This record gives sequence, structure tokens and C-alpha cells, in this order.
Amino acid sequence: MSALTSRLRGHTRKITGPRQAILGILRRHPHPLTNKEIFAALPRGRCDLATIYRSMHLLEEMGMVKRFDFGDGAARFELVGEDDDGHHHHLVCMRCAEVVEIEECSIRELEEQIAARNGFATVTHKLEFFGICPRCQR
Amino acid sequence: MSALTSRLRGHTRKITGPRQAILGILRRHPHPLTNKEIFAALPRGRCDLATIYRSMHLLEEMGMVKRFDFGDGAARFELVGEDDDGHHHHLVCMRCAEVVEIEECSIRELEEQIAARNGFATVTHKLEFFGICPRCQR
DNA sequence: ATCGCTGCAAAAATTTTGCAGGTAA
DNA sequence: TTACCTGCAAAATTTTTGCAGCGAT
Repeated sequence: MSALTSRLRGHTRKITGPRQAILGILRRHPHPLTNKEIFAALPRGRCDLATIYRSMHLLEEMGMVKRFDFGDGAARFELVGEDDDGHHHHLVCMRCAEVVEIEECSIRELEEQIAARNGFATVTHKLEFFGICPRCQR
Repeated sequence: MSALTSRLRGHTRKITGPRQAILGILRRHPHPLTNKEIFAALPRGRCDLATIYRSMHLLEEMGMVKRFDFGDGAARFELVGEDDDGHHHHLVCMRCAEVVEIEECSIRELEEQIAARNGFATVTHKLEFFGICPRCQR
């Protein structure tokens, strides 16, 4: 956590109780969480839902968190590790919403081609897989 | 449009004024539109916003339309062509929201590997690219 | 002491739903 | 005729914002 807190300090931002609690929840959960899920996981009213929304904006802006959309109407967030750049994808069950993390990513070259071909700069991508998980097939 | 209307009929669904108008807008626009954009493009109150939401659910369920999430809080929809399966991706400018269609897709094999490796069935994927378009770089 | 942060409450934005009447087939 | 569809209005969700006070540095 020290790397994260120092990054917060570097942005002249404060290490507060709610932020520590939110980061704790994110560290403890391996998959993207909605703000409401974070709120529910927090020890009983540890902070306001509005504070979570504000914190996620801040953390996203600082690159400490990534935003995902699984197609239901709620944004999800996942902590970016201190060493890696947090780049990976997900395989999501369309029935039960189970999430499997996908490490493999062979899109980097394609990404560069697409950037060059269209004159776009700083191109990134988001890739999500959807299907029916083994349990839900039975 | 005949293929689409016959598909509607096949689902014991009716060809109504609002639905024709919505399909007309979608056919005329090459990129994903939010429901509000569809509403605005409709000749002045041609149908209710709620009707658009209901229509998009129906059309999505029938596979005539695909849903996209570009990360702002609104779903976008794009018409699926009559011949192709509508599978393609987008390159979205993070400043001005310009959208470029990306035909190329080399994920199919990866998709199969991921499905097999995790025991998932009927696996699909969504891939979007984000960057800064040429005009916004200046 | 300063500036940022928080809770609370209100508002905005997106999406869903109930219902009574209208319309395609 | 019958089932589906629509507009209108209300509600449910998700997200944002204003403000007064509190808290980290």
C-alpha cells in the first residue's frame, strides 16, 4: 500500500479513512466491483456512497483503478497492481456473472496497426469475453 | 428492410410506426447511438423515449441490434446488417467521441482457446479501442 | 491555518414499469 | 377480435453536485 499512498501524496491528496477502507476492499477482491458492492462490503456505513463515487473518479484519474463495463448499467472498478500495468481481460458468465480473469493479450500489435492506420495517438483497448460458465450449463 | 420486418413478423411482433422510424434512424447512422440520440434524430416527438428503450430491448433480444458501452454512462446501439453478423469493433476518440469502425478481428481463435480452457460455452467478445483522433491532437 | 475531504441532502441522468387506450394482424 | 404496442406518468437506478463542517498535512 505504501506505493499507493505515496502516489496519493504526490497528487497533494490526503490519506483518509474512507480511502483506506475503499482501497482495502479493492485489494481484497480479485474482480471488478460496482460502487454499490464496495459500499456493501464496507464495514457498515464506514463511508458515504457519494464518497465512493468521488474516490473512484480520483483513483481512475490517477491510474490506480480501471473501469469496466459488463453491459448491465453499472460501472465496475478494479485495483491496478503496483508492478504490472493492470492490463488483462475478463470472461464473464452471462447467467450468474461469474468472472474469470484472462491474462493473455495478443492485441498489442493490432493496437499499434490500428493507431498508425487511423492517425490516433495513445491508443488503448478494452476486451471482454462473455459466455456461459460450466456450472450454468448444467 | 424486408428481411428485418419479416424477422419481426416471425417473432409475432408488429411493424409499427415508431419501430420503422427507429430502424430508419439506425440504418441511416453508421455508428452506435444512444437512445437519447435516436430520440433527438426522430422527427419531432415521433415516438416516446420509453418506446425507444422498449424497442431496443426487443431488437437486441432478436439479434437485430448490438449494444456497446463506451464508458460514459449511456448504452449505445448499432444495427446489425442483414448479411454479416455485425461483428466489428470501434476506435473511439476520448476527447471528441469520434468513432471509426474497425473491421479487422483476429480474436476468433483466442476466443475458442479461452472457451475451451475455461469450460465456457457460447463465448463471444467485445473489443473497443480508445485514443486521441488526429484532429484532437492538434 | 489551509486546503482538501466527508456526510447529508438534493438533483440530474439513465432506465424501467404500470396502466388505459389504440392499433397491426 | 386479440394480442401487442404506445404514450403518459411515475418510479427505480445510477451518478453528480452544493454546502457546511471536519480533518489531514
